Amino acid sequence: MSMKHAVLGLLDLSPLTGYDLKKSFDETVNHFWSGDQAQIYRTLSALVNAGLAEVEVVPQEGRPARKIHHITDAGRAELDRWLTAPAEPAPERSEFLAKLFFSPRLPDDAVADLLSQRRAAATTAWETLRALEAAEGTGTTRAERLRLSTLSNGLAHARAELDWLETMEREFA
Amino acid sequence: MSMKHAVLGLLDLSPLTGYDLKKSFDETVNHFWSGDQAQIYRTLSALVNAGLAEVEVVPQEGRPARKIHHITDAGRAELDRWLTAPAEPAPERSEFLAKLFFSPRLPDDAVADLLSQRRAAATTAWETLRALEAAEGTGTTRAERLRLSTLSNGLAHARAELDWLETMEREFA
DNA sequence: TCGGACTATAGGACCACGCCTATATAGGAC
DNA sequence: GTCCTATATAGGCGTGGTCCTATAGTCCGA
Repeated sequence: MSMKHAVLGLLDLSPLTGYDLKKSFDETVNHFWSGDQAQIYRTLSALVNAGLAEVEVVPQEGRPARKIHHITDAGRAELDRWLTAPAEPAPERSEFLAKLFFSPRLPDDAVADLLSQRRAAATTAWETLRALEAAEGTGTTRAERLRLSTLSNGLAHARAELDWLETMEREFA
Repeated sequence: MSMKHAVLGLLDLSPLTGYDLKKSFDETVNHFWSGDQAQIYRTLSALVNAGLAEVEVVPQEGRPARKIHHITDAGRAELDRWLTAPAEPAPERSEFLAKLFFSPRLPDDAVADLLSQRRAAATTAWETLRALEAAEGTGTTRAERLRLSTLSNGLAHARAELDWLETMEREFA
């Protein structure tokens, strides 16, 4: 699991509460990582437990205190260890390809449906990434350009999927 | 979860034991689905429990009896239901993109390492799929061609990844 | 002859993760 | 006036999935 590391990475950019983190996940890194709110809070307390983060409690009126989490030196060390560690092999899993593999037992028009559904999903994904890219601009610093490249990666794959779908629809539709 | 459905799909192609299924997962559908041995056996007994599969016990000498699992009519119905159901949204998760996003805190050569590691992995993936495709041939029936298209999908994405990496290495290496 | 791979099953423990719920207040929409 | 959203936390429950272990015989190569 690298949920822990995703949180550490975000805490390294700036100190955050669990609530802030959930927003960061949804708004900033949603195109390649996501996290349930409950799991984010659990990960945070695990990080504090392990000495990788520290809590600063800021009381508020009328609502629970903000628990601002700061990354520690140990946390930064662990983050760097992860960043430079060789990628652990992640098994591929695609529900769509599984359906496609077993689709021969379906009538032809059902296969066509499967493909057109996939096309709709891929198109939406492409447009979402496009909009994000347009909102972010080109990026001036090296850091910004590296972060933006996660978007261009997603776009490249969405493009590849759409192209592949076109040849598929020509052959099977 | 569609582990259940992946197993049903394979059982629909031919009756199998848990052991056979594990081999099918590793050899046939590994490029888009994988399964732990323990989980396969648990899934099988769940399917039998739910009436979606039936067991035929074939005793053997010197080793445990083969428990050959046959898909039932109810199983085929469930398989069809899944195949035609709209795709449930699967959140994207990429450890590599996460690392890339947080890589700005690393020295430049470490970022280059990250990219070249990824290049190696993508190249291997591409070659593996290529070899599989070469071993399978072009496919004569519609069913064969549909199954083979899961390979061409993988190849398209591997190609896209390699192309993207090339522009990345030109910009950041 | 000894160790390892193959055939075949299955239980136990643990973990990551997702859904649902609870609590408490403020402010805006309808 | 009521309902929804935002702010902020956290526990509980269930499940899908991985790893490790146990059993037990055969067959093959070093």
